[in-house]
Amino acid sequence: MDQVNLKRLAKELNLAVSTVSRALSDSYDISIETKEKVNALAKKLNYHPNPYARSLRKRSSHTIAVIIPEIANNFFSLVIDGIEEVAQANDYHVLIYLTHENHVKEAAFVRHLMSGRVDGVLMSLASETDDMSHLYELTEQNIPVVFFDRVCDDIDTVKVTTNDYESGYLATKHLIERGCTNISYLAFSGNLSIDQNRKQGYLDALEDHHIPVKESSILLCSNDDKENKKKMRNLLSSEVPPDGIFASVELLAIQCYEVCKELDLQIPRQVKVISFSNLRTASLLAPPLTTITQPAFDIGKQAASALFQALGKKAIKLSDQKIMLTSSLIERESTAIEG
Amino acid sequence: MDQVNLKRLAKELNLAVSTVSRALSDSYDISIETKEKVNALAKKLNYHPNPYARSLRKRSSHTIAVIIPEIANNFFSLVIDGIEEVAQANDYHVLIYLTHENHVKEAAFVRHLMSGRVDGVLMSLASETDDMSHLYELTEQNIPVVFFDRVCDDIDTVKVTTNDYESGYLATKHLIERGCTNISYLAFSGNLSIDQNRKQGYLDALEDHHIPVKESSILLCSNDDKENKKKMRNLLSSEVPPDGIFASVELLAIQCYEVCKELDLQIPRQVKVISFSNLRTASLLAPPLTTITQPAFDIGKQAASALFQALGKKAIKLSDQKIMLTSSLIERESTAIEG
DNA sequence: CTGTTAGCGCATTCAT
DNA sequence: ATGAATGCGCTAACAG
Repeated sequence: MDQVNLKRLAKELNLAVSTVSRALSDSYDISIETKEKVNALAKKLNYHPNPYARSLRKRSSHTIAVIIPEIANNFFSLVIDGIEEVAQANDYHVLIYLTHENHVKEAAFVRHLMSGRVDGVLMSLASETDDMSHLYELTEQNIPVVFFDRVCDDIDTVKVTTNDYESGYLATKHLIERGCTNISYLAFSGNLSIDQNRKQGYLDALEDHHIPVKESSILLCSNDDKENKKKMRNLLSSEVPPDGIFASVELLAIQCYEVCKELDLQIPRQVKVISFSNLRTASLLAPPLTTITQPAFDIGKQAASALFQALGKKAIKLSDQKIMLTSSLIERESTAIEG
Repeated sequence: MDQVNLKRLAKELNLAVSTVSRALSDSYDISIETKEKVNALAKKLNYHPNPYARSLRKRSSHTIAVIIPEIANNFFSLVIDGIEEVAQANDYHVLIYLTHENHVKEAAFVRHLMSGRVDGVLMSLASETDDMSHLYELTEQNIPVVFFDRVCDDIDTVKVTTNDYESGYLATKHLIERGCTNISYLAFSGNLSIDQNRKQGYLDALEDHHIPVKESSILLCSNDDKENKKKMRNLLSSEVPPDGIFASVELLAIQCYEVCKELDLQIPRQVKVISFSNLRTASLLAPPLTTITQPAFDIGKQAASALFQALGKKAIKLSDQKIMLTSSLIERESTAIEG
């Protein structure tokens, strides 16, 4: 049995291929009768236009690529969820490429995509990546790119990220509004820009609410569980223990939670704890914790929307702008049931 | 500036298009010199063959589609991780489609894919889906399909799933080997086939180890947190409390964990608890819990491997077979740091 | 309203 | 060892 294509339809109806083509695309200058005949036969024979022939002819693939470091990760899978939703609404197809934080792979993917396989690219850089030449090459080919989360500042395009400063501010404000007056910040790393921004938000929130910052309020933690817990134990059993704790990453919140249990400190009655988290862990197993979560889904949607806006205008250059989205507070997440 | 294609290369080198084409594909009957010249210019001009032209000509897209219910879910994102790894190794591209459990969307995606956009399909059915006609149509077009997790039994092809029976058996055996002699099973639903299979594994493990099963050992739980905890409280404070608990879903393990805390029962010293889980939750926040996890990554790899095997043989029909993979026990997961 | 013609970029058959 | 010609399936410009 032969493939069913335009030629086949045309032959069976004694029409020209172009007529059939126009009938199927509902062109103005085709009689209603032939349109109906054509559509009927197309349906009957289960005709599907060959997307590659069309792409070749129209020089557009109706496909975008998403390049991310990994996918087994709540943040990135939510981002893809958002991207896919927008893509579906725009009738676009989504190709996925995982770099596993490997710069060589990332560069290979990007260079391959210069072939015209996709109309646009959404990406989050591999942590290894410092050489950006592959990205320049891509934009030179006039393929629009939108960055999210881990962005490349040197390229003029749309970048969508979380507003870490604001998130830190909001988390701290949340504690203040719940009556905390002595709030500690559990920092995970001294110099990561994320941590820096969150901490600055924390500091500014305190200042704006006229709460003095004590040297001892900022606890610099590390990968060493025991060491961290020791510091937390000291902090929480000091003469003036904090009544609020803001953990910059989830793991620290969990360690803190355990120390509180140890010391028989009631969360949130005696100590209120808020933590950044992209996992569902903290809010699920330890409902007394409040979590603040990156707006992953919205980041995906925004990034995709920006890209499609450019694609709609036939690859008008994307303007250089930073879109920063706000994290959301979750006091207690509904408990999803899985596996 | 013009697109760089074969014609362009041919013109610049005073060669025929076909010669350039063959040189680039390293054909036998092209002199080494011209090959070198061609490759050099191709690199210099940053030539990338147009994948759509090639697909059109070769009638193969080097692309597969993955259709899944959702992605914001640890199980499915791990599956994709596995699929993508195998696809990368085979130099294939991966298109993602999310049905959000909607049968209409699923059917639309599948019907679209009959166009020849992909060489093969990997899918997990939407829970809504009971009408399988779109799947029959797909196989009629000789597009190979492999099912995973939520499979369609009526279609003769490869199906990759978790061996729930074996998983239940293993989890129970684990408790028995740790010295438990009075093991309770926390069932989540009376009739889900997953739950049924897991329970049967539990029952058979007990029988094989000559441990009698008591009526009261199986606790049928529901969506009602408080009700569940009440039942657990009864169970754990009865005259002969269980020394081992096997939770069929994570949520029940967490509820049980909390009840144990309440009753001051030490896990795992007094009660050992094992639970199914696809989240990292249980093992992260409650290290005393042992978790048993679906082999999501391997399911993805196996499904993709089976598909590529067929594609390698130019779409030889996939044999009808069920591949069942074993869950893995995790006593304590390394604590990943995120966000 | 419909048919004819001409490519999109590539791989391949058939010449030389 | 290379070139010329053909067509994959489709759309679009140009006739009529």
